[in-house]
Amino acid sequence: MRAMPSSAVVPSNDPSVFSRTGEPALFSSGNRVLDALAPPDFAGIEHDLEIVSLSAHQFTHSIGGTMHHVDFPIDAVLSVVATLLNGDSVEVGTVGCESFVEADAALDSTIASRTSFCQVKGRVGRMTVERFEHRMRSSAPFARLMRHNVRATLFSAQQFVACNAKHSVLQRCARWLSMTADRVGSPQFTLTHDFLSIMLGVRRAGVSEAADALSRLGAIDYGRGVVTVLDKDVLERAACECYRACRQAFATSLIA
Amino acid sequence: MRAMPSSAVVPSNDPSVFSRTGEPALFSSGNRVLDALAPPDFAGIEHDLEIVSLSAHQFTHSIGGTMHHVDFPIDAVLSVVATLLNGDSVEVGTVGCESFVEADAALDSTIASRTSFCQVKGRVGRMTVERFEHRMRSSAPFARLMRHNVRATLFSAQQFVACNAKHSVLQRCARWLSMTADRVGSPQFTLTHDFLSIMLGVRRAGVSEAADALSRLGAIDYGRGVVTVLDKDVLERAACECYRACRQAFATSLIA
DNA sequence: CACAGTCTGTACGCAAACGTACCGAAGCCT
DNA sequence: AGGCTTCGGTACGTTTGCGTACAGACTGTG
Repeated sequence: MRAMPSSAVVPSNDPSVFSRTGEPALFSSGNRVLDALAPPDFAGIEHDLEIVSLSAHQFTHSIGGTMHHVDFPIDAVLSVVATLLNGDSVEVGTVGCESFVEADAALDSTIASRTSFCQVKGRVGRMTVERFEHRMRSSAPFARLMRHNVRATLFSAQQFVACNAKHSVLQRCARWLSMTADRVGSPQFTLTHDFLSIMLGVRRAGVSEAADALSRLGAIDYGRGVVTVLDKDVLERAACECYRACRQAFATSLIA
Repeated sequence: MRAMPSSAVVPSNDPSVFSRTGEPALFSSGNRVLDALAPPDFAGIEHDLEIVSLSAHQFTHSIGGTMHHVDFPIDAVLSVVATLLNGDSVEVGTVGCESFVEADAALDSTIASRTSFCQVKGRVGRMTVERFEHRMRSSAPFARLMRHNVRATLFSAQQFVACNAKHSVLQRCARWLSMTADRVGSPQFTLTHDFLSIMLGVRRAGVSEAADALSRLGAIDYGRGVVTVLDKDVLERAACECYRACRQAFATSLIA
């Protein structure tokens, strides 16, 4: 059984646990989906967003719970997980500035169908479900963009199905680190082997071995919960094709 | 490399390859999603549907191709697959009467993001994309139902991510057979070990071993491409939790 | 009826990953 | 500074599943 450490399991739907900076978004939100909106459709969106700083392992949505807000990551990375009956949690989606959480909100639902939490600390633009739904109804371009994004989310989940069936632990580690480096917009971020192993559904020792191999290749440096990407090209080459496939899917979702 | 046999790889977007019975749907379509529509929303849908009989391994949608139609399975089972660079095809979604293909159509897209084909021969109700889109625009209950169904599709894909990471070949075989038995509405259907192995992303021999184990349990009988479910309870108990989780997700998508 | 093709049962050695454990190093708290 | 906790490196035997192969059984076709 590979459950998340108890620190992460503290349910924190209580909004008061989130520290808030309160600063409004200005010219751009920092989230690529929202920033892909044409100016007329983007108008006023800064008033609908609250910038929230999440620390690692804070929950944002809880399976079966009512969604109160939709989070558009800026430099935070969120994990969407499926929890199995034996307590194992496996990541089924990773969400950064290229997407939002939860997709359900764009599918006419206000119940979260999965649990999500902050994997790499950072900021999100938070919108209430009411405001989100209002925009979905009142702005066809907004709704279209969100649904195209859900399409990429579905595509990614499907890609991970194949990935977990066919690709090695090393490849999947490299994929995860490549994706995350893109999302945080920095070559360095916080993540323990233990957490990555839970997300990938593998042994902690397996991640340590993969991390060691990637270090030897010069792709990364790993020290006590902090990853530094030294050579992104090498890292991407060590990753399976799923990295590029998902990146591509989200990229086209923004323009189509 | 575990590619699909060449017989399945024959692209058959040419509509003439499908045999058509031409009979209109009457009181119920046979597809549970459409049949979940309230009478006023269902009205006239039989004129939008053409009943098409698909034989095994006929393609219905091709990745990157324009979707001309949306298929609502009646007793056919379709597989949605991801094809990896090395040619391996892995099933990322199975679609029967509880859903439809392609989900993209309900996400403001007319490009198929995955390839789909008929896995177990049978009938589908086929609607042109134009009619589908017209109904999406003109009927809020229709659109809502379709999007709730996409939500279940996403949930299933996510479940399979975890499933492929954590569950054994035996469990996954039992899950697949349980799901398929539900969808075809008959305890007997056509499926070779070889195809199931490709769908699950495992060895053909692995499926043979699992099938043998399930036979010994009295759950199924397997002979030359024909599975017979002898004891559904035993089969479901041999399956992982993902079977019930996905069934539940689609069931609630019809009523919520 | 014979033959070719398909499907399944089974076997073998091998590689990947598992579960588990232990230790030392690094950070944190008092 | 000392002690506790967290984190990562490493090791061991074990299990699962892989890749491959081959033979027997069945089926459809000529």
